[in-house]
Amino acid sequence: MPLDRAVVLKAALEQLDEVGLDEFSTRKLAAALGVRVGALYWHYPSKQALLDAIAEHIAADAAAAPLPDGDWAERLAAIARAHRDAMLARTDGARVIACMSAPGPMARAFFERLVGVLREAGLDAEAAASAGDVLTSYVNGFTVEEQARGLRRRSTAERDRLFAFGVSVVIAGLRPLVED
Amino acid sequence: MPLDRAVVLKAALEQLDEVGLDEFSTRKLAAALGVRVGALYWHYPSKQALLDAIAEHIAADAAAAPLPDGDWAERLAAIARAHRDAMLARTDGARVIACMSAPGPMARAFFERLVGVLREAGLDAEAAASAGDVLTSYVNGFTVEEQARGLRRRSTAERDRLFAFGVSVVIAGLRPLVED
DNA sequence: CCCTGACTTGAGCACTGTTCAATTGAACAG
DNA sequence: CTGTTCAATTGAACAGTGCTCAAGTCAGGG
Repeated sequence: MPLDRAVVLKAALEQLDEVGLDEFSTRKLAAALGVRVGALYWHYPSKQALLDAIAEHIAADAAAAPLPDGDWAERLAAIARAHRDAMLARTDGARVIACMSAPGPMARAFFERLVGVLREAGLDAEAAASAGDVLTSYVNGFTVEEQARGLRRRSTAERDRLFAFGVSVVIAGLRPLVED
Repeated sequence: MPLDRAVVLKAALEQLDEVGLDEFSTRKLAAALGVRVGALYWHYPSKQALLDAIAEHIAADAAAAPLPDGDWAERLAAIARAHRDAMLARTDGARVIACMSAPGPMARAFFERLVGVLREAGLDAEAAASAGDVLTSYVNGFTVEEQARGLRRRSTAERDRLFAFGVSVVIAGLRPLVED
């Protein structure tokens, strides 16, 4: 039974969860698959391509979370939560997202959904893109920090509260644009 | 003339600027200093310690920028700009900050100054710390993205405008907390 | 039966961070 | 001038890393 991109990706996700980004290596991944390194390079051209595929997988998780009913602010908050949760679900997930070489289709779909909510709220295309960028930048910055260093300093509940606070601040800052 | 921590750090900053974080290696750094690798490990216990020292240097730059006169919002915006500028001033500076193992004295001093502005604006200690975290998370998230991928997508002027917009959104979101 | 082409191996290249016994060289004590 | 001390450096090695590619394997179609 030969390898294919999907089983390599699945094993890569498992290896990332187990050892973290710093210890993630193509050789360990090959060993976990019972195969030599060279075989991986038939399916993915580089380690970075593999990490990009992982980033896409995380983006897909973030984009797959259901959009709740409610006004634009509630929807935005739900998207921000899904974004953070998807990154926190994998070891060093936020850093993988931050270090990906280019956003793939899933990452763009995620962002499009976010922009869609803002456009429905009444923003024009440019304003919605800018506003979406503010929220995603905040979520990425918060979660990279949280995952890299925040594991010990505070409890999960405290981090959740701090994140919810930050999201509410960004949304409050966007409110005047929506209610023009 | 033997090495010391300061000259190693200076050479490390130059090497980072030249080759970027991915190509930054202790051996190249040693070669640039006309020395063997082992000598570096007398002054710094690890490559990560060296990168942490670089992060501290960047934090010091950010903390050294003058605080303008003006209300709390203007001061916060100035701090955010100084934060971004200090990271943009070195190749991959934002990623170095994002990947540092723990904030050092300069990073804490920078954050303390930010918190100080918020406290003077009337927030209590906890609210000021939370608000400061929102702003720094946004700046980090924005700048990591900008430096990793945004160099070609938009002009510098457009990125500056987008950043200024994001800062104004975060500050607008904090305004209700200040004017309680 | 042989050929084609997707897939895998094995070996190897040019690196990486890190360690450490042995060596240098300058400052200081007698 | 010795002798000692000790911070600083070297040289060599260890145990990895990402990546490449000629050679081999093997299932399916002509």
